[in-house]
Amino acid sequence: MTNKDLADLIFPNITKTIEDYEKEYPERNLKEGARVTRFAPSPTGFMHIGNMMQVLINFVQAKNTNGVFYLRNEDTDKSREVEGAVDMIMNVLDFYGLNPDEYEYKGKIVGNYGPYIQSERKEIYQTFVKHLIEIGRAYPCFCTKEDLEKQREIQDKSKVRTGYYGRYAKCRNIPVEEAYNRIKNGESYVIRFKSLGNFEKKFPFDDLVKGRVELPENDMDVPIMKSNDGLPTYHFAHLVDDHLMRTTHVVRGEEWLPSVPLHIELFKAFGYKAPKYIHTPLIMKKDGDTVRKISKRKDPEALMGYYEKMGYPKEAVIESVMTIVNSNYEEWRTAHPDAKFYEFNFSPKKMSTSGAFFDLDKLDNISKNIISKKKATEVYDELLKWATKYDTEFADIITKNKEYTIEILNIEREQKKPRKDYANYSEIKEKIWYMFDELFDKHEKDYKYQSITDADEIRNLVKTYFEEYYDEKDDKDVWFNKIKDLSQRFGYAREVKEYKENPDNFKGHVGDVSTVLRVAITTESMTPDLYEIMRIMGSNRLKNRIENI
RNA sequence: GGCCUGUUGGUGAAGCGGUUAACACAUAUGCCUUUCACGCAUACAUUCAUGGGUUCAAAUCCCGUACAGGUCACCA
Repeated sequence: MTNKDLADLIFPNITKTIEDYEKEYPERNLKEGARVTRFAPSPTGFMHIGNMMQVLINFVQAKNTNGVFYLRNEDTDKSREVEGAVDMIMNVLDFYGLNPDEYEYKGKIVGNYGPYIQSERKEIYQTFVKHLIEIGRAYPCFCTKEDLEKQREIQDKSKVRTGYYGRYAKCRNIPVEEAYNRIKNGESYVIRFKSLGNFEKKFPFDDLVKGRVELPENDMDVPIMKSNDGLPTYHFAHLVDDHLMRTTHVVRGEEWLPSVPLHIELFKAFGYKAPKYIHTPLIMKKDGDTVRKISKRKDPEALMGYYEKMGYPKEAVIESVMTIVNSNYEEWRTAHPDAKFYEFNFSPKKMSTSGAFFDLDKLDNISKNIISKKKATEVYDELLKWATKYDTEFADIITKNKEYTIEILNIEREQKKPRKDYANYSEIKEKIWYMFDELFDKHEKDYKYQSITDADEIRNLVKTYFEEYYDEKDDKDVWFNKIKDLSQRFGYAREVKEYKENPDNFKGHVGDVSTVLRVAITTESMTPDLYEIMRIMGSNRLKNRIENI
């Protein structure tokens, strides 16, 4: 009885060999230096900001080098799978324009290295497992969960390292014959990798971010194939897929760093070259005084859906994450304001080695700049798109008043230094609500008068202004001169300077008077240019606004 | 507990043996200005978690300590 007999018993239907797959998925025909990267999420929940960072790193590297960026669905743990998770991932990638070159979705396979869904690759994995059994590097293990737990307790008590290794790897030395018979008798088993490593020895390797890292060699006989469904564990799928799909650079979270020795040992067992590893720091969150890993449950901003709901433009989110990805990104961006983000030359060396906080203030700033540079029509389109999904009432209003809305959005926009007051689409409504009758009429009014608060004075100023001065056709200079005239007539200084020189001679200055008009019209004390607001509103709307002053 | 990784201002960080410890965001103040925003200017770490060592010289190299995070599953 040989290992081969055992392998045939376990996998009677596997007839292909690893060489067959080697031929089926040949070395990619790419030019020197091209990187093959992948985003390989498990469909167990929402996409979060850390995933986004990894996608960006993968995407940028592939674009930089004319390589390939593919998507692989790591669904080997069927029990943790979440309904709709894949759709969500696809939607996010699509929303941000980070579409993979190769993927599999809704039955459609794009690319020659698929299937790209792990559960559809069972035969491939099993071929590789079978090979390992044949060469004596893998074996069936009949230990039950209880056996393992008991052993762990014993190890704990005697203060030795826990785990399935060395003399604790009980099933490692079961004679082939015995294993054969136990399987025939229907005993349940997993397949374990037979490690040749020595924990006492150092295992140095290079991570592209951390540099040289020295860990102990792996000596654990980890499970590579599960008993219940014959699917591989992560470690084994990583080996098979990233080899066969010819991945050159693996980007993954720092939590994988300790398993690199195992992974490299796995690659060596087949004589394959391991990919380069880029272990990214975890994104952290400050919570009161403590720092912790960002949590999908507690931190809404951890989930990508948050940014969409808030209406941040996609470019803003990408820019923000890129500043975390590489410390020299901002500098590069200043030098190349119009370049596409993926033209940036990513360098793992320039990646922070410690966990970063995602800074929402910075996002706002970046976003304000980006929105301020857009054309009013583009802002309108994106605003409408956002509102259609998240604020249908507002969507209706701006649809009915399309030209009017665009005019509003265009206030102080087409100038060398445009206004920057919108950080996202969700806050536009609360900044321009007073422009729309539909919103103004039912809005609770809180007139925020500043220095002039006397009701009679206010009534007088407003009434006089609209009865004797206001003319829709005035240009800005005439318009402002009239406000100055009005100020003077009521005992306010025409110029602020004039007032500051002799405050006692005046009741106030022209700024106070225009504030009265501003508040009377909008209720707000802080608005964009008042002349523009009045011009766009037109006399009818203005009359409506000041009716009940 | 073992092993690993990290720690520079409120935040993201540059610096990797000799710098006034960059830059960006945030904050504050001033200027500009009919308000706000924009813009401009100024301020903001006597010090790089901490203790020791090496050196003429350390944020930068070495050792210890503290703190934080990761990992030690038939989960990825």
